[in-house]
Amino acid sequence: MTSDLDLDELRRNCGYCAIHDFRLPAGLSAGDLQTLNATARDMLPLDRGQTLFPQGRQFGALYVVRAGSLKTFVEGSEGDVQILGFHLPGDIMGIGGLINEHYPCTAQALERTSVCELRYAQLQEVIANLPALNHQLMRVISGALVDEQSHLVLMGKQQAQRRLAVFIRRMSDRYARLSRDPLALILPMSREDIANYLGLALETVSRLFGKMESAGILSVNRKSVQILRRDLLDELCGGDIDMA
Amino acid sequence: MTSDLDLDELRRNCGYCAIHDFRLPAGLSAGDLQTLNATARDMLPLDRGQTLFPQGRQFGALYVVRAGSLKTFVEGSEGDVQILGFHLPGDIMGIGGLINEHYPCTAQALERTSVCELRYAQLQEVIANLPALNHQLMRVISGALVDEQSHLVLMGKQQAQRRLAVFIRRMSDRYARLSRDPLALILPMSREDIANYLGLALETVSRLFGKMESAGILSVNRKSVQILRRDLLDELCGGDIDMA
DNA sequence: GCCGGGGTTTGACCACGGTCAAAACCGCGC
DNA sequence: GCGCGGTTTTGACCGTGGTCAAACCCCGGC
Repeated sequence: MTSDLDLDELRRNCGYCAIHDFRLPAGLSAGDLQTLNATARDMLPLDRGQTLFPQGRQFGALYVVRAGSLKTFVEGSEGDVQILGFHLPGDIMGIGGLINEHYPCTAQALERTSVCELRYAQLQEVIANLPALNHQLMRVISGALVDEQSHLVLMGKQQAQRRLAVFIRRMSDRYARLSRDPLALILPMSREDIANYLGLALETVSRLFGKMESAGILSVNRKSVQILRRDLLDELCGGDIDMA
Repeated sequence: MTSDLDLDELRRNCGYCAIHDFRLPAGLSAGDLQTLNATARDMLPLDRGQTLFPQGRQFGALYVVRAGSLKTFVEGSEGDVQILGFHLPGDIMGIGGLINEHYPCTAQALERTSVCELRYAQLQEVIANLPALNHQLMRVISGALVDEQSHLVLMGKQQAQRRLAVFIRRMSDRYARLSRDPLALILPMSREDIANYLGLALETVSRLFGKMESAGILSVNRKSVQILRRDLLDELCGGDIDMA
């Protein structure tokens, strides 16, 4: 478990980000990392329900999740909500704010969560002198774009069951990358959140969880989801177009 | 019509891109533009149906649409297709390829189309010395991300009619930005493409076009769509969450 | 002009998943 | 331990939009 290492060190060290967050395969030197460290700022932890930044606020920084999780969503004028994504440790947030100087969505903590702030003005200066970091940042943003696209594929014409199956599989894969047990998920979001994210009704999600449980694929208990038959889960996902 | 201006000049000049493609509000100097020009390469025009780059090909360049239009789509293992977007003059393509060195989707011309190629290796060098361009590129990518997200909102829980209405309105807005008549659209893609893009059946799209025509909102004739009552169209779009 | 074929329109039917409603479950505070 | 509130589950019904099928239309080639 990475979180069992020197925690204090990790908290202040962008090396952790360099590996996990930016998915960087050793592109930066130790010196580069130190420079990057100087621009990163830890923030007070957020409690469940607190917003990191609200839709419409003036853009100022990117954020990297340290621990916990968040959701991002947009709110329409009629109070309707669409969840865009869930963000686990290592994910970068706020990129959408670059285009027109305002965050296009709200980011809200799903549990007690701590993030690291990268003020964009400072980041720009650092980047100007670190082409490697610049390229990495581009790659991360590109990755976010591709993630959105594969979600879009899911929302296109896929059946409800496949949507949920793919969702669970992706969560499992993300857990694996965080060196958590990929077969024992603790989903930090509610059924309603999952349903909204997948473009389904929450009743449908609930029913499908039940169905997959009685099929012996999962063992579901509120937020805890055990994957019992990964093979059957993969089968449900079918020829899932996964570009990530 | 922009295409009636000095064509030869436009073809070789990134100033055009700087304004339209990168949506750049005067961030680059004349000298910067000249440097950028050096990295840009025109390509032989593509005929309808030809692919600019296929899903899975080694990443090497970004592309900017000069004239014509393309669609990007992903293909699943079972032959199923999901269209991700339509690309008009000024749009940048291929960003998704950055993350893992392969294009995650296919780009195919919808009509006779010419694009401009920006080899990424060269672009990186240029960018390293032009922070302004670097920032612009980031903004463009961020914009692409936000565009994806608003499409995602549409695919979430919006009714079929609203999806089509929003689609038409967005096309109209893009036409306006290209200084084309925003009320007389010539849609380069088929009904099937529109349906797939919106997550609907092509019959549904056809029916909805008919419905909006008899409601006096549109005048539809194959690929030609006239917007007769923009106000009613906006009404159908409702409290559309548009972040672009 | 006539024929052929792809794209489009129209119609009838049906299923997936949404909606409404009620019950059950669980955690939490008292 | 008990009772309350929010979340989740389960059930019955229904509507939007998908599916299948046929007709139609427009454009191109011969």
